[in-house]
Amino acid sequence: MVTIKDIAKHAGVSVATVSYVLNNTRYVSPQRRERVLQAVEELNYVPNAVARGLRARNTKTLGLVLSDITNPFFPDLAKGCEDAAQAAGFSLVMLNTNEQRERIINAVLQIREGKVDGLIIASAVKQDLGILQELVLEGYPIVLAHRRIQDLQVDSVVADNFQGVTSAVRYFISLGHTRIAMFTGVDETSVNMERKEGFIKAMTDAGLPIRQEWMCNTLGDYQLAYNASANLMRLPWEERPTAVVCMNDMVALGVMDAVEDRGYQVPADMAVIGFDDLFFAGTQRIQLTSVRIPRYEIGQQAARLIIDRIQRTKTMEPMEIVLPTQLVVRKTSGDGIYR
Amino acid sequence: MVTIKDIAKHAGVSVATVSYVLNNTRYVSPQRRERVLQAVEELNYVPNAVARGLRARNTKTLGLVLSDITNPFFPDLAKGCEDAAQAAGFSLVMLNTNEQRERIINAVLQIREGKVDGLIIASAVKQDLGILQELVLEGYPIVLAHRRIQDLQVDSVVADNFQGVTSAVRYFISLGHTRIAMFTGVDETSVNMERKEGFIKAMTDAGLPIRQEWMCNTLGDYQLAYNASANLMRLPWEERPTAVVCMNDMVALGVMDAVEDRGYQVPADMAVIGFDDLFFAGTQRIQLTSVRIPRYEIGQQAARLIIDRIQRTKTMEPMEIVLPTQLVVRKTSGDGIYR
DNA sequence: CTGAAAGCGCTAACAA
DNA sequence: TTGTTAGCGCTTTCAG
Repeated sequence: MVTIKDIAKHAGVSVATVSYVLNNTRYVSPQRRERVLQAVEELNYVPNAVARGLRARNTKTLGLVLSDITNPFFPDLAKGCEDAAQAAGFSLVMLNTNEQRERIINAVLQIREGKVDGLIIASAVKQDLGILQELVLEGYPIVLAHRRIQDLQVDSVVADNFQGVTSAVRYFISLGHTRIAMFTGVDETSVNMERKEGFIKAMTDAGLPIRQEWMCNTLGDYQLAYNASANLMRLPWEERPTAVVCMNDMVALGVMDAVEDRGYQVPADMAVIGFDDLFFAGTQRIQLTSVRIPRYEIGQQAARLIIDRIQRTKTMEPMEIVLPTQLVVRKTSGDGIYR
Repeated sequence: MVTIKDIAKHAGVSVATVSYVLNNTRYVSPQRRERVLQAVEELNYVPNAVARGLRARNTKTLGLVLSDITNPFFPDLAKGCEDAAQAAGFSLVMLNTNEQRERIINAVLQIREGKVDGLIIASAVKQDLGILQELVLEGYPIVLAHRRIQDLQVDSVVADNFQGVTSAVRYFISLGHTRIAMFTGVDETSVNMERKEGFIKAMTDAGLPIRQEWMCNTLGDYQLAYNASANLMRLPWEERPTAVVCMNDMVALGVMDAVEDRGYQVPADMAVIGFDDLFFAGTQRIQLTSVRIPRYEIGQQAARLIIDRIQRTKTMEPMEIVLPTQLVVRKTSGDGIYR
């Protein structure tokens, strides 16, 4: 391994000078500068980031904590983070928690060990409050992405879930629906809460009843949604909703498959709106109406925010960025009520 | 920040002793050990990984270089890497190249800077040969995952693409097809080459002709596949293939959509087999027959291999791990020829 | 304008 | 059985 010493020797200058030309951090005479640059070139020298990091007490690395990169929601968010990080000269380490407590503890350890300068947390659940609170109090840079936590004073970047679900409900209502169901997701997340509450609010505002048996908890899972939907379709028509707002596109797909497997039609017998607008929602044979979440932007802004926070010396108030959602209308929401 | 010195002082021992108990690297009397542990507890001490890394000349971090985490092929592979890395106490940094030269150069820089101990490269194309060759010669640990590069003497973990495409072609033949097309992908990759060559071999072995106009290059893209497929469907029946092997499931979806948009049926008018077996392939309304690639295992084995290589002192011959594929038969491949 | 040297936090060789 | 200390590669203060 070639070090700064080798360069100094080879160029006939001190290590200080080498460092100064490399970092452009004080004047060095053209001749010496040239000699240094040439030595760097000849010996193919690259400064060691670890040594640098030890001095500078940073690593130019961010940690992205998510539950599961395999969940199609996250890759876009991760990419947003990575692009923003890269643009600022930061690397991004990926930390899947698989929703396991042990894994989130390990993630948090990374910042204490100094392996990362900040943490972007996209998997926050209520239970993490304590562990994160501690981190925040100790002054570690943290930002919550996508999911936030009540009572945690910290930067966050989230989608406007309230607006998103409201637009879905209103759209159904504009089509003439009055019996609208909601298939909810993982209970402990802010995302689920906000969408659920938004649903209830929108329904109530429109003077429409909330039927408990139409509020199905699917944990965001295709199969559970399939089952719940199949159950719903067994009810007589008057007992069934005519439309359903789904926690995500997987759930929506589960509903659609169950409806059609029981011989009914989407949207005629059951209109469906999903959430997230994943790739497949736009394909010819799915054509799922869905509330688009700006996943990439969430990741990007979160990374920018935390980098800003890391580089800024004085502290500032935690800020909350809320990004707009958009209802993307396709076929599964239908043109109106059919009977 | 609390350092080893603080612990030493607080426990009334030397820093060496602290280090020794923390790493269990030489005998320390029970009393002193206890005092140290207690100090660690009280001051909430966590050893600094950067300082450690500087000494040890490693970072316990792996770099995963891929073209685009947003491509649904990669998240599983990434997760396999992460799980294996985590199990061995390594972190994983994600490096999206977006197929840009500048980005791969940056990725390679990471290892030279000492930010990562090894690189798992899942985005290798022919053009990278030079840059990677150099790295290998300098002795940096590298493993190729999914895609390999000809003439590069280095560990690799890939799927048996040859076997995969052969099973697809044979299956079509067993169903009575003789006019079989192939929709290929990105030219520069080993994956594409192997599947293409495998296709040609399997067809030739069966005495079936290869029609150049049925070998469509789609770059693995849904839309391009859609267009190419639409063109094919404009031909009179005798000029059309009755079945098509697709480079990946996106391409297969594009074909299916185009076929049906032109008023034809899958599999009756066109039987389809995809590659990768992504999530949506298994859903009710897609039911795509597809060649499953063990994505998670590829990532997992690649990470294990490189960790092994990093930790082993003496060098060993580069090894190549080839994992089996599996044809998952669903609806789109049909039961046989229909007219 | 340039260099010597301290020191970032840790490990481990050497000494006692 | 334990402590002292050099040194990992780099930046930056201090002195010249």
